[in-house]
Amino acid sequence: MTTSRSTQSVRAVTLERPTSTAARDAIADGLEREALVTVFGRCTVDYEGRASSQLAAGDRHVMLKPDGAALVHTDEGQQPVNWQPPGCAHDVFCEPTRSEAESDDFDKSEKAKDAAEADADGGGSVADPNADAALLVLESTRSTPEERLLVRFQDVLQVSTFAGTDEGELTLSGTEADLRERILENPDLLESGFTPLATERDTPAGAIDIYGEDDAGNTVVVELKRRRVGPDAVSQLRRYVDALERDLHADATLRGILVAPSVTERAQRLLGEHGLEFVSLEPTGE
Amino acid sequence: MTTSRSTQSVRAVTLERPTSTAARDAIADGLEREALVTVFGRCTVDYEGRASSQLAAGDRHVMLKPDGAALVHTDEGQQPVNWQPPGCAHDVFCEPTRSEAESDDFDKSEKAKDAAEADADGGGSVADPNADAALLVLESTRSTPEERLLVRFQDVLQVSTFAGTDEGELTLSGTEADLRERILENPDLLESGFTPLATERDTPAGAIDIYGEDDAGNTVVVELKRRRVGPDAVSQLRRYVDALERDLHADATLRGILVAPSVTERAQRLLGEHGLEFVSLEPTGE
DNA sequence: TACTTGATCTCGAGA
DNA sequence: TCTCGAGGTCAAGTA
Repeated sequence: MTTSRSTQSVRAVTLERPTSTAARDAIADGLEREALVTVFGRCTVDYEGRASSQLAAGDRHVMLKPDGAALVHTDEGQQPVNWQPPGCAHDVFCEPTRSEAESDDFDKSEKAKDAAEADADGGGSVADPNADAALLVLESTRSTPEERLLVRFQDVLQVSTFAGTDEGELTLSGTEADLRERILENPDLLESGFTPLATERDTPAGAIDIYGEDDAGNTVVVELKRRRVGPDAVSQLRRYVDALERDLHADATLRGILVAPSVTERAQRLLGEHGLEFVSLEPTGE
Repeated sequence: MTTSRSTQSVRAVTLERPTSTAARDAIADGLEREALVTVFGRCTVDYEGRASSQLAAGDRHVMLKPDGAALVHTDEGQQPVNWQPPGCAHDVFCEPTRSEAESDDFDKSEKAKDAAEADADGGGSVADPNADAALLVLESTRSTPEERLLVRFQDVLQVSTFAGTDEGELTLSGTEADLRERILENPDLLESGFTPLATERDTPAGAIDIYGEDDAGNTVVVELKRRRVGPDAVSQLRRYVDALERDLHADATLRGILVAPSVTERAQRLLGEHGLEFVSLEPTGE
C-alpha cells in the first residue's frame, strides 16, 4: 500500500486496500478538511427516511461531498442506487464484524458508533488492535425530514480525498427560459399580432408562463415547454385557463396556447377536446 | 507516482498525477476491461445535444461507467453538473494544448481526436513525445438523440479503474405501489364500503390508479400519491375523471378521490372547485 | 422505438 | 420554511 500523504497542500490523497482503521482515519481527515471523499469497495447500504431501502452486498463507489451530499453508485445507471441530499452530516466509524456481533439494523449500528467514538476519544488515532475485525461504516444523516443512510463496507479497495476548487459557472441554453425570451423578442413567432402583457402572471392555480392578447383583443394564456409534450402539459394549460376564467369571471373569449416543439397524439386530442391550441416552436432558432 | 498495477485480477488500479498519455492509456485499458473509471482534476466541460452547455475550468470528479453513463461532479450538489445517460460510447484521447493550437470547440476536438487515433494506430502504446504538451480529453457520445459530452483536463490528479461485481438487489418501501397495495388489501382505508374493480384502468387521458365503486354503486376514480400533493395531482385526477365521463357518457355519478398523506392549500381549493375529494393516507402503516 | 408516469425525484425561485 | 414548476430530468413499464 502506498500513499502520497505529506503536507496539507496535497490536493489528493489515496489509500489502496487500507485497513478499516486507516480508512476511517483518512476519511475523517478528509471530512474535517472539507474535501470530497470517495470510497470504493464491497458494501451493504441501508436507508431510512422519506422511504426505506436495503441493498445487499456488492462493489460500489461512494462519494461524500463537503456540502453534505452522499452518493452511492453501482457500475450501472446514471442515478445513484442510494443517496443523501446536501445538508447532511457525514460520519465515519468502525464497528465489529458480524462474527463478533450481529449488527443488522440501525440500532446495533448506533451502539457500535457510540463505542467507536468513545474509543476515539480515549485512544486518539492509535490503531485499533482489532483492526482486521472491524467494518468501516459511513453514515449520513439529516433532519427535516429525518433521514439516515448507512453504508457498511466488508472490504475497502480504495479511499481518496480530493481538495479542489470550482468557481466555474455553467451556461446552459435550450431551456424553457430561452423559448420565452425568443417569443418575447418576436411575438409574431407565436402568431401574427400577439402582444405579451406579462410573464409569470399569477392565478389561483399557479403562474402563467406568458399572458397576453391577440390582435382581436382576446386574452391569451401561453404555456411553454422546451420539448415534446404529453397530457400533463395540456392539463397544466387547462388549469391556468380555467383559473383565469374564474378569476376574471368575464365573458371575453379566453384562448389557451401550448407552445412546444411537438405534441403526442393523446395530448393533441386532449387539446382539441378542451378548445386549446398548439404552436410548434423550439427553444432556440437556427 | 505509484501504482499497484500487476495482473488482471487487480480490482482497482490507481494513478496519481499521471502524465496525459499515461492517464489516457490507463483509462483506455479500463474502458476496454469494462471497469468503472474515475478521473479527478481540473477540467472544462462542453455539452451539445438536447440542449447545450459550457462549463469553465474547475476541479471535478468524472465517472465513466461500463454501461455508457458519464457523470461530472463538482464538490457541491447531489446532481452532476454535466452527464451522459447509459448507452453512450466513451472515448479518451490526448489533444494539443492551446498554446500549440486553439481548440475551443467541437470541430477542433474532432480533428485532434482523429489525429490521436491515427497516432495510436501507428505507434501502439508508445509514449507521446509531446506528452507534457497534451491535454487529456474524455468524450461520451450517443445517437437518438445525438448528444456529445466533452471533458478537457488541464490537470489530472488521479485516475482510477475499478473492476467490481454487483448482484445486490435494492428493496424499497414507501412507494406509491405500497400505497396501492395497502388500499387493495384493506379498501375500507379509503372509505367504508369501497370496492376496487381495477388498477391501471385505461382512459383516453391516461391510466387510472384505482378504479372502483362506492357502497352506493357510484363509480370512483382514485389517484394515489406517496407524498404531499400540489395542484398538478389535482389536474391529473380531474383529467382522468373527465375522460371517464366522456368515455362512459353515462349519467351515473362519478367521484374522484385523491389519496395522499396531505395536500397543499391551493390544491385543496382546486379539489373543491372541481368537486373532487381527498383522503389522507400514507404509503405504509405504522 | 415512443408514450406515460413515478421518483427517497433534485433544484431554484418566490412568498 | 413551504410551495410550485422546470429538468439535457431519469427509469420503469407498456404498447
